[in-house]
Amino acid sequence: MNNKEVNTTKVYNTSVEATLEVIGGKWKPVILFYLTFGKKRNNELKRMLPKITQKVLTEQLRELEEAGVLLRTVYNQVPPKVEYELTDYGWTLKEILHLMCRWGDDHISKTYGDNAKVLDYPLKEEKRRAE
Amino acid sequence: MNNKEVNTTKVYNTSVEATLEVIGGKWKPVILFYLTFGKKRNNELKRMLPKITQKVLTEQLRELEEAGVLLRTVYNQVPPKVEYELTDYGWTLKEILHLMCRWGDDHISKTYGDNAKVLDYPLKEEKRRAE
DNA sequence: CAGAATCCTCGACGATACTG
DNA sequence: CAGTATCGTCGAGGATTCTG
Repeated sequence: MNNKEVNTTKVYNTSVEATLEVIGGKWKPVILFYLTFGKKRNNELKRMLPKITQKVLTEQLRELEEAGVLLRTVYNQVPPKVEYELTDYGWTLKEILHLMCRWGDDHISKTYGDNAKVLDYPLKEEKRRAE
Repeated sequence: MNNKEVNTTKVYNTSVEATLEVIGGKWKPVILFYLTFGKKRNNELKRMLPKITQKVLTEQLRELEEAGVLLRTVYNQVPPKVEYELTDYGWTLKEILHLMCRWGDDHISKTYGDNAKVLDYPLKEEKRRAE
């Protein structure tokens, strides 16, 4: 952290806002949720998030790394291999993320019945074990 | 068969996305969090969220009402009085919201130490009781 | 495979003024 | 007090192309 920031006191209305600074946005909760099932490579995440672009995915991952919740490991080989996983700190978000998953499940049943589908690629087995 | 009548099945990558459809955005989690401490009037919420505009506040409240998590009660009197409170369904979000609050608290301590301030207007007493 | 570099869109969010 | 009604912005997110 640089000196400019050190002297500026951050002000939040509520600490919920601080959480949103880390996991807010369209993709971050989903990315983090997937990572609670283990390390993922860049392409795996892209397959799990068919509509995200490479640029945005990279941005989100970098910001999560910056926030200290995600670890990026580069294997020096050809073709390149990069793995993303939660840091210990990132794992402290697991409860929130899985509650969001559960609530979403219930919400889909309640709201859409069978007119909605959850791909959960490729987590079906892992989710079953997690519950 | 008419295409419009064909089931346009909603598709989610993960049910986390369904949750974000309801509580996603800059203000909604905060608004809902405040409401877990009881009914609030429009002006109360505005005081708690000094930077939100009336227009945006109204929009967010309407969307939350639409989603079924919030109840809006209009008292037919002059001056007008409108109260917002969680529905039973909205209360099922409490656990998520309070976890987000807790995580944010910890995150602020860890990241900013004493260089950050949480106003928590006017929840200090209520929060203490909630913990 | 995992990105970097550019350029661009669009809708969430905001500022301001007015009202029953 | 609790809103509407307009109009404006700006940046998160997206499309596309190129690269080690």
